[in-house]
Amino acid sequence: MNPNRRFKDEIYEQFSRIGKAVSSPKRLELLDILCQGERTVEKLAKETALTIANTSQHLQVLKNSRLVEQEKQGLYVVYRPAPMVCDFLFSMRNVAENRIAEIEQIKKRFLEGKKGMEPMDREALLSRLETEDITLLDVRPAEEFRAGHINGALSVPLNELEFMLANLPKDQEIVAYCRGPYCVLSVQAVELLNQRGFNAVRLEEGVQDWKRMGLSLSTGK
Amino acid sequence: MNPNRRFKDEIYEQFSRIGKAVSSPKRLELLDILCQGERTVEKLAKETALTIANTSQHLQVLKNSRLVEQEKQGLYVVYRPAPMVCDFLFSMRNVAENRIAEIEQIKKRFLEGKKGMEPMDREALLSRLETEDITLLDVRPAEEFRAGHINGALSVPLNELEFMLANLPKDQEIVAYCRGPYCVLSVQAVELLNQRGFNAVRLEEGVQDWKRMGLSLSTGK
DNA sequence: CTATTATTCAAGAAAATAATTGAATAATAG
DNA sequence: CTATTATTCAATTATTTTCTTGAATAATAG
Repeated sequence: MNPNRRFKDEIYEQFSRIGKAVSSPKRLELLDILCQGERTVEKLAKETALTIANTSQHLQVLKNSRLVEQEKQGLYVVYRPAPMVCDFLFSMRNVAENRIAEIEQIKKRFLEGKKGMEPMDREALLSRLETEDITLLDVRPAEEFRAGHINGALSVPLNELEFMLANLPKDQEIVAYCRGPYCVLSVQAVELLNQRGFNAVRLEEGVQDWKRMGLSLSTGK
Repeated sequence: MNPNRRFKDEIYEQFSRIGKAVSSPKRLELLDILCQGERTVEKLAKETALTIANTSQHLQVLKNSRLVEQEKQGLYVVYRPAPMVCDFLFSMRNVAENRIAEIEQIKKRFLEGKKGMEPMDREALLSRLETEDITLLDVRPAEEFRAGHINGALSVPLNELEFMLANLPKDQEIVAYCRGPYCVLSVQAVELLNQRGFNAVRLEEGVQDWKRMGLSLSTGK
């Protein structure tokens, strides 16, 4: 074969390794979760509803295309996104959201009939947060809250929410957020709160989106 | 199935349409070419060394994942990258180049033993261009030159280069560029020039890279 | 050393994808 | 209307990918 052709074939073959890695819905979900913070195989399997073996295999694929890194920690193997990967994923999500109309439809259909799901105005939210006019809940697992959360947010993991209701105000609007538009924790939280007579709305943006918009996060307790 | 799980599955299924589109080396090459400017199926087939039917099928895949747009012009169908797609591709190439060591190896092996292939210092190039110390050749097809080229470059398409040699200086360094690091036009040009006793080097960056670095381009003749 | 737990490996079945081929369409020129 | 040309379609084959299952490995606790 022509060496020029051969060169191009070899080069694009390599580029396609990245494409193949992100051509599976499951692997995209795994990467998305990893961009929220490192995880063990077990946790990833649980969050994605895959079998452990299948999760492990997908992670091998991601590792072979250099999109994730792994580290053995005792009995566990912890996976992490490789540098640049979350930015790349963001760019991909951007294209998808702008070009693929079905995404908006699916979102709309899922949120249909649920109260408090309208997109919020960020400016309004920020100013109301400052005047303490609203209560902002971070409903992700406590560990993720510790790793970084929106300034002024309260950590109330979804599975503890039920037991924290007594401490929440009935006369003030409650805003719940989680990992982003495709995370359902805040959706469930808002549903529960509204059922119990609170006035709750969802902030669609997640911590990473918040960060990406140049807004500051806090860490720790 | 749990509606939350169903929602995620549906969403990531949609995201993966983008990934599937860029999981084939041939489609990546097609997209790369399209980011240089719109093309007919025929031209794309020729540039990628694919059959027309195969090219057409790949283009259908890209169209279905909304990464390209098409327009019928008489007997021809012209394809164009959709908005944002070239930026996404750039981000993907970035990840690949940084994470996949094989790419650098393949490049090195291909350029091995060829004269004038060392990366150039951009600053030095710019200042030498201003003092007219070097001759800058754009060896892409004339049409692409017209659509946009580096300020001060001369249009000498590779297949015309042989007949233009008499007009080129023997006492001055000649710098040739084309579409970028994976385009071989400038490589061939530099080889030919050096064989014929000129002092030629290759500028690895292509027009799009140049543009992306914030440097200005000219259009027209 | 043995049992337990997290992860990976290996093999097989089902599904999806890529390239090839020849035929079908659509636009235009004569 | 007929011939030509660019493109797409449809069917087939070969290849890859995904998921499942059960077994193998590796680290640790007792």
